[in-house]
Amino acid sequence: MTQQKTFREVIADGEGIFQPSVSLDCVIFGFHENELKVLLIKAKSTDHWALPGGFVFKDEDLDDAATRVLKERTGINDIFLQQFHVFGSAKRSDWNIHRSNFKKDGIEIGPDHWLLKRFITVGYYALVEFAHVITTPDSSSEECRWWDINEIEELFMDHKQILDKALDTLRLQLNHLPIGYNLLPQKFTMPELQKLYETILNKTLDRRNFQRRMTGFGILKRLKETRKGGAHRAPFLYSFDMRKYRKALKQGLHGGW
Amino acid sequence: MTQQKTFREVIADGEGIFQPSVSLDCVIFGFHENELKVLLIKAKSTDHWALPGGFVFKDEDLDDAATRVLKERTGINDIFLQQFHVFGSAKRSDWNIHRSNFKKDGIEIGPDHWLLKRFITVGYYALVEFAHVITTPDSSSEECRWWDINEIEELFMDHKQILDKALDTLRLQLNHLPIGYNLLPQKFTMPELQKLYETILNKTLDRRNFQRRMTGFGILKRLKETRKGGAHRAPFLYSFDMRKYRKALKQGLHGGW
DNA sequence: CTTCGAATGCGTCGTTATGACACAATGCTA
DNA sequence: TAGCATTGTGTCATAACGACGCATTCGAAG
Repeated sequence: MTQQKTFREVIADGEGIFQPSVSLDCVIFGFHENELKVLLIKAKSTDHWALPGGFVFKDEDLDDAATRVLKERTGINDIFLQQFHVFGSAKRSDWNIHRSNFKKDGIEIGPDHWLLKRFITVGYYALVEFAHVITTPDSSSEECRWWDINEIEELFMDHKQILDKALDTLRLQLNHLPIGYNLLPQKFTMPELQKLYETILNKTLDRRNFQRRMTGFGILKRLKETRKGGAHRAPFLYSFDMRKYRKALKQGLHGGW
Repeated sequence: MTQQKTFREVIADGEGIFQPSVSLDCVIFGFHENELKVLLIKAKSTDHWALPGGFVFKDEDLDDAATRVLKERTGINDIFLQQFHVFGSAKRSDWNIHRSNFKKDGIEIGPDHWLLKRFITVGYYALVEFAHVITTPDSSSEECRWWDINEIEELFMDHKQILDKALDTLRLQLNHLPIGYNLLPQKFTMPELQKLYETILNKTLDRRNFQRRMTGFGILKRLKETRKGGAHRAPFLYSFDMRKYRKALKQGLHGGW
């Protein structure tokens, strides 16, 4: 799927190699400069940006397909990736947009083409470390870049709804999972972690209570280093204690904000 | 789908009327005699019981299909019904069992039959009031009855995994949703409500703390009646305050056990 | 009719979690 | 070296929570 030719082959052959009716879309979250970002793609000739998605090979597990799509777009594997909802409205697709897009792209597809059939899509959301990602459009005809969560207004088909649902899920999970690990670099400061939570929850939190709570979970290791360079008191660096972190992942964190 | 003839037609015609690749299975919970129950079905000639499931009509929303299946089996609509997970393993089906089942049933299906293709199934779970349910097998060749959660050991294909996942989800949701409404009759006692929670969570709770918490949510109305007849002090009857109940559904309940 | 057992209604107490806030320490800059 | 912004740490009142005591009320046994 890395070259135009392969892309065309896939378009022609999809019915033979993919599981029919089923697609998946990934909401890939990153965190950069105190902003929550989402990775979006765009076909050259299309007006709207879209979530990176794909189809499932006939002998491929659904989760593996999601992992594959993620790897294709970010170069990363082995990260937090989780299905969160299935979107199965009968009218969620917009065939006309599809066709005209391909036409602009120089590909003609007939009215019975498999891409124009109805698809039920499984939404996955991923948490990735922004700096580790190499954004990779899946063919020369596409762009691929990070968007600030708040910039996004309209997306391809029902992708905005999918994104919103992913955000809701993320916020719910925040109270049960120690989410920082996949979104932050290995070493980070407490204020950085707090900014992450504040950004996701879209509200400000008390600095001291946040610290008390976070350290109370017992999943953080405070390093002896500090982050110098800021014009103020140097904050300690932290990293996750992976043993306790995994334990917490299973049991879930208590309480809520 | 109520007569054998229609059933055979569906088997023959499925590819034309159903969305390919996609199925759904319902985990229908009920509560009776202080036990958590699940509604299961069985083809006459099959060894294993299964979750009631179905397929999605080509122009039917996924959620509507789930509602339809539920209605077919329980006679109830307008109840708590929620998707909780998609099961998309490539090898989750067992073609041989399928074929031999139909053979025993007097229906021959070829090796390329649509029913033998790979399906990705969406798991739904429902909470229904036990007494309101009229168990309805979907064709004369099937049984349909309630099972105690703890009796169930092995099910058709991966249905046991689906059931377990539904139970996990139910337990998680218990802390966020006032779940009693759909599982209990309109009027119920506090001990009954407590038994429901204890059964789902599979642990005993303190009587007095439970009452304090439940009433603290402010979603219960205590009636002036009591339930006489038990050989002890008559407990008050309660019912849900629907206005506050719906409000709580949106906001979620705080804390956890 | 009285007594008894068992379950329910209601309240207390100590511990812990939570939200709000004060003050000292630190690192850069002027 | 003084000043300022930010971080580290602690306090205090309040609310939530778990464990438990005691009186009340129902049916049943005598």
